[in-house]
Amino acid sequence: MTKHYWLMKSEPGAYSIEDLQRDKKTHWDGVRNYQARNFMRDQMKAGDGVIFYHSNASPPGAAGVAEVCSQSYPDATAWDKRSKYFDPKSPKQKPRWFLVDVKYIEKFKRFISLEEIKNDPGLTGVMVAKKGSRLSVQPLSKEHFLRIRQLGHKGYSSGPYAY
DNA sequence: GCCAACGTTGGC
DNA sequence: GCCAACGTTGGC
Repeated sequence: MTKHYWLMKSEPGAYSIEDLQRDKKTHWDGVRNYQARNFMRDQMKAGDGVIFYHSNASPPGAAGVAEVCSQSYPDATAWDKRSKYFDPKSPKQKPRWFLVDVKYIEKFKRFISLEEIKNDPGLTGVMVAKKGSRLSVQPLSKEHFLRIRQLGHKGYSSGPYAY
């Protein structure tokens, strides 16, 4: 199976790259959007690369790299009445929501803001830069994944030291 | 806090 | 199956 690449959004106030660094690994629960669910349920495989994106932050942008480390399986928070992700329409016999586990790989030396993503010639067409792009789990091309990662490590995305 | 862009729900 | 109303996301 080919390795796939993804961008996954999280509000740093709720769960940040630092939280993942501390925890080493987390359940990516609470996704309640069908398109995002389908990506996780049908296409994600252990070993897939993930750009960890901070949404609703100032500024928003790419904070680091993570990796999918499980197959998809039902999201148990949908069965928990006390959870804010509780969904009565997702019975245990026929779960509606799925998730994967994600593990920490690295925090970028340099935070790559959305503005920088939008302005980088190597990242034209990337979904997160498109207006109204609300999807919290997005597919990413290998080239875009590598480019964001490169920016996060290098420090120069323009000017005489750009590459 | 505003609001545009989406996604979902439910009446018909 | 249409679509208006409503809820949510997320940049600004």
